[in-house]
Amino acid sequence: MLDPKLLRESPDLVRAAIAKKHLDVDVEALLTLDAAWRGQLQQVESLRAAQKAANTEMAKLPKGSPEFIAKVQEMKAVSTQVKEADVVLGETEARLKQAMMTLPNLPHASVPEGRTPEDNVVFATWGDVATLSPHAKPHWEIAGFEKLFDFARGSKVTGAGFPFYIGDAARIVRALLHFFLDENGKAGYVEVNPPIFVNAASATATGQLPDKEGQMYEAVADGFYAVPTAEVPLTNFFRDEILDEAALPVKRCAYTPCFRREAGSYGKDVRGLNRLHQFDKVELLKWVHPSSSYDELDALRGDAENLLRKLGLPYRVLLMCGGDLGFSQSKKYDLEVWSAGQKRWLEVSSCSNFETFQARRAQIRFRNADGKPELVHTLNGSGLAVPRVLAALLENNLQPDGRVKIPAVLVPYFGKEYLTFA
RNA sequence: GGAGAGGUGGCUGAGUGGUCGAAAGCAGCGCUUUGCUAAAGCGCCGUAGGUGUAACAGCCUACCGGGGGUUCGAAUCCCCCCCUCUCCGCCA
Repeated sequence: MLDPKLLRESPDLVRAAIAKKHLDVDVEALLTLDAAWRGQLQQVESLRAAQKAANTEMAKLPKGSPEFIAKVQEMKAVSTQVKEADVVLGETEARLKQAMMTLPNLPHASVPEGRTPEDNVVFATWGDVATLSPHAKPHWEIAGFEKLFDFARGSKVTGAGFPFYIGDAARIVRALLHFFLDENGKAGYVEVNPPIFVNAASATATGQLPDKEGQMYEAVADGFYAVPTAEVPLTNFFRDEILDEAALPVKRCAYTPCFRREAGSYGKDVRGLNRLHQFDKVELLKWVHPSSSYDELDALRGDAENLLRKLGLPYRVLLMCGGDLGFSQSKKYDLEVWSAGQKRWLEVSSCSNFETFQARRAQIRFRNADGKPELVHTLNGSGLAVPRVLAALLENNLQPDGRVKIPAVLVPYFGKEYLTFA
């Protein structure tokens, strides 16, 4: 959510942001609605002031006196008026709030212009794609794949997109998670093991609600949502709190399974490990001082990149253009790993600065030098998502004999040098 | 899941249907006293929205777990929900 004052005082900034993100929002209607709301608010408040004044007066009068009774009669009318005006105000306020929610976050000046994914800027690349295994094939075509990654039984037991990982597959998942958490810990992120169900208030603060409820699995009886990412419980940890300025930046990471309904996905995107309804991911999160949030974003991206480098997986960094930026982000980098078998880039991390957009919804603040509460900037990024990293690992490191060579850094976690499908 | 007791400012903790945004204490900040520290005295000290200002100030309104209701008027009375604690039940 944007600062209402920003809309009021600099509507042109908001218009420019909407244009850069190639969205369509009626700013004029919003300004009109805002003006109406303020008018109604003042009306209600002046009626309330009258009530309060009368109240003070009546407290001094003898209870049953004629003056008292007269005053009660008089204030009955005001009471009715307040209630009526308050209903109108409440309706306007609800409409205004809903309309405000349609305003996207302002993109940062460094975000490139552009409309589609083709307009994203390749910011950096690492590793040599050409020298990878000539034996590479899509991971789902590797002999024995279906024994270790049992999609059929996953479908029987739960449904499509909920595979079983068996033997070496389960071990490599665990090794990757363990490796990610250890490395992130070394980089200064405190490990957290959060709830994997959240309530509606939390899902609203991070932007899953309203409108995106269809993307989450819901435990209806309890009003809980299965987390689509650890970002949700992690960010909400400090919801409605005021942090110490000296404590910033706060850096945390968490592993959770992530649950996504992914309605509407199809084709090659969903083959094998490319897109699942349940997958494992380690998320990085930072709460930072507004003055340093872009430096912190670069550092966060660097932390995620470092994981891919240590695994020896070639990747590129995309700087997302205005049109491909998320609604709530000011700036975003995607990390895409090269998948030698599919011959395509797979997104394994998305590192974003939300500035105050999430913090305003979640009311996460710090006390500044003047002693006044001020919104923090929140950043997050994957560090990393397991299935696609694993897909690239299986494909890029496939040996002529059908085994997969495990990167040296993972061997201590995995326990042996090759993953076998036999 | 059942029974009971609670939820008030950063913390502890008073609070009668009206003069309560809320006593008191602690913590914090400022000043005074003091050789320093400690101590004492005095003052300040919640958040949000609106209005206002060059910016402060000021003014108005809301907020006593959340949401409804009763009333001229609700922290206080009624209803629903959430959370915490104790006991019982169940259980990794």
